[in-house]
Amino acid sequence: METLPLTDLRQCAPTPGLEPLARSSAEETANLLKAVADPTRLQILALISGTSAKEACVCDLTEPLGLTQPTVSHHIKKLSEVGLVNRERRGTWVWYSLNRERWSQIAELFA
Amino acid sequence: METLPLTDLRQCAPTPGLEPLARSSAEETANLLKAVADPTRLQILALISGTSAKEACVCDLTEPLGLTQPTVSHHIKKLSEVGLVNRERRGTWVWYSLNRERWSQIAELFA
DNA sequence: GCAGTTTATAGACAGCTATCTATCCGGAGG
DNA sequence: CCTCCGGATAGATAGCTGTCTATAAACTGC
Repeated sequence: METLPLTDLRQCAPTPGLEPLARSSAEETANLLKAVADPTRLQILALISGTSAKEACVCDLTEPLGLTQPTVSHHIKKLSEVGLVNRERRGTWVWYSLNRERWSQIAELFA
Repeated sequence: METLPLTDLRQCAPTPGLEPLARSSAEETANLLKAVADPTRLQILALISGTSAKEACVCDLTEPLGLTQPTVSHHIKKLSEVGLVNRERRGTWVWYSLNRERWSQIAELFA
């Protein structure tokens, strides 16, 4: 009979062939989360949601964020690429709004 | 009487002094989200949750992830720093488990 | 078509990050 | 004390990213 460590009988034995989350799926989810894992983009989303019409154009955001217009456009593009904001051009301005369906999809990941 | 653009009567007028999400708060939330916004760390969390005991040691993870031990330790540290995994040393091995309270806090962010 | 305004894109650059190798720390067991 | 093993740390490096300036593109109104 072998001696076993007193502190923990459990051996370090990985489940064979355990592949719980495919890499491609993990990367896809990570890409979505990367879009919101940025303080400026969280502020942008809050700014959009904080307006009465629940939409904002880029020029609304530069001053409260303290960033240049190209930088704000860059961040909004990141949000747009993962479908978190909707883009709608009306005349001179481009109005951005939150895609609530995509937003709640994130909540479901952590449910 | 002034002429207004036909396409959209709304002017581009940011809410004065709009400060919906303080920078420090946004950075704190972003730090938490950065920890999970990585494909490898999502896989680690899934691997931990996929075990019968809901815990795993580093040596369990290296093979399914295809990464070296220091790299896995690095990722686990990131998760640990934001309180997403609990660390418990028992004898030779260190067992990591998911902090479900912290996990659900993320869900509430997107509720 | 031209001028003015809003947004997007291109390019540059500094800082961060994921990964590796090499090494150190810490507990177990003789 | 020494050895063995699991895990953490240090240091290096390539790739990514957030920011800027400069410029282009798209639309409005004259």
